[in-house]
Amino acid sequence: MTRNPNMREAILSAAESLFSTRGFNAVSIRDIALEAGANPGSVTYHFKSKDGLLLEIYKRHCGPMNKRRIELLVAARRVRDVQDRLEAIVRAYVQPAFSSSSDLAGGGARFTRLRAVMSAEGNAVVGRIIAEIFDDTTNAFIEAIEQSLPHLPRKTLVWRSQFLLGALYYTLVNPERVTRLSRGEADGADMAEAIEQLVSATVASLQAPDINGEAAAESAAKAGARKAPAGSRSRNP
Amino acid sequence: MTRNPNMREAILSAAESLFSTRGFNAVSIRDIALEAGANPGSVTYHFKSKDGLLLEIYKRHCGPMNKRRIELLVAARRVRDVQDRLEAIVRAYVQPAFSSSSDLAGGGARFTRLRAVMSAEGNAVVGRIIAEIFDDTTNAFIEAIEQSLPHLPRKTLVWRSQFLLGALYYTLVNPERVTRLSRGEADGADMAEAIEQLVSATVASLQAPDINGEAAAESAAKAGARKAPAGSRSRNP
DNA sequence: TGATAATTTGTACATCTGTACAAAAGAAAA
DNA sequence: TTTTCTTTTGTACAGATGTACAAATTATCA
Repeated sequence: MTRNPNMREAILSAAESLFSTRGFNAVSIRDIALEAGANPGSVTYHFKSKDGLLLEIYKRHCGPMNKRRIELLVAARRVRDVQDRLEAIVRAYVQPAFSSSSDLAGGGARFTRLRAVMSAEGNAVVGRIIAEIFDDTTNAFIEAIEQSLPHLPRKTLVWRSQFLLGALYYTLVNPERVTRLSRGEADGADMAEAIEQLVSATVASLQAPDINGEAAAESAAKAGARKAPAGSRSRNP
Repeated sequence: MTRNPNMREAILSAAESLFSTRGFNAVSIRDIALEAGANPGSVTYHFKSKDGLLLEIYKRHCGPMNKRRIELLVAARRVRDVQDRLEAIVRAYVQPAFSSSSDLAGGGARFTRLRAVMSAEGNAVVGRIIAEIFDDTTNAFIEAIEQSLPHLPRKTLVWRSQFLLGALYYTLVNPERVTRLSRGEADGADMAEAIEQLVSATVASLQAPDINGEAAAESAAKAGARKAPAGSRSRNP
């Protein structure tokens, strides 16, 4: 008897859940099968190997998530006000990572956490995918930000996009820390608030003056360090 | 014959290196022994178990790193200018994570990357340590920032400290991404630049207005969303 | 020197791992 | 029904894993 009408989905879901919380190597095929209520042999039947299973998870999510991101980005670029536009661009990048709008309900955050864990583990199977698929999307966002902040060198925007992705990842990996450090004032697992906090913080960081140059003339008289002169921040010129 | 005068150190160093790049479960005791030029049995002799080895790595680094952080924080709090002080505080948090000033040469970044990987894998052995040792230091920093930015609720500062740590972690975990996306313009492994970029971006994000309230009155007339009204950012009141 | 302690080595073992594969069970179509 | 295809199950296996432990080796010190 076929207990579960769609065992393939159950296995995928179980694997996604376990990989995203424990990592790839810490989870065995038997663990996945147990969680999915399947037989271990059934896993290799559907996905051939453990690597194949991981690959299938990526295939499942990458497309919809980045498609949604680009949709939102296109809309964001049409916003008139520079400030509003920048915020819309960042939101277009962040939002689909927390909750994919595709049919996979609530899978967005789980998949992003999975990406974070795989990235930390230096997973070889996944490394290729990241560079090939995600870099295109990220480049589109960097270009859009570049147009809204033309006075900043691309190099600096890349650094700041790195910080954004890191913040995004860690928020999903370790939400308890927010709850703990805020002594219950904030809920680290509240994704709506996470998005708002992340967007506002990122928009501000994107608008910071470049570390060398740009706002330097403003406070030239001031004695200070060589790089990143202290106290030179006030507003974009 | 004792080939290596301090085999214990060699094992610790090898384990640190392997764990920080591949994760905990992907590295076997035999891998570590091979890397250290030791016998597998020697590892359990010195550290009793694989968990014990990981624990010993943390004991080795946590103290010096957080001690250095607090030293720098104390100095930073004495800075007069608010802007300069905030920057000094953030730098005091970031700098020791990249290069510990202790006798362990260059071990700071490697250990921080290790922490990032363990955090992503949800390592149980380490979870306890993080909360007990690192939260104290982090709280000291949040308090210091709170004093420099008294108009912001603690809750918001906790979120932004979360983003800072995430950015820090990811920069060490995946520096190649910066190099790749910047098309060689930037070197993601250049830690001096990573620190400067991270500090300047973080100082700006800390100074952003709170997502609900604070700067709301300024643009009250503006039609907009409920939370985080778009276009409300201009300057701290 | 010789005796005692500290370390390193080699081996062994029970367990878990990914995967293969034949047999069984079920579903679909004739 | 019978036939054919798809899926699930159970078992097996070769290899890796953490760890224990006795023997061999080296260092320390009387």
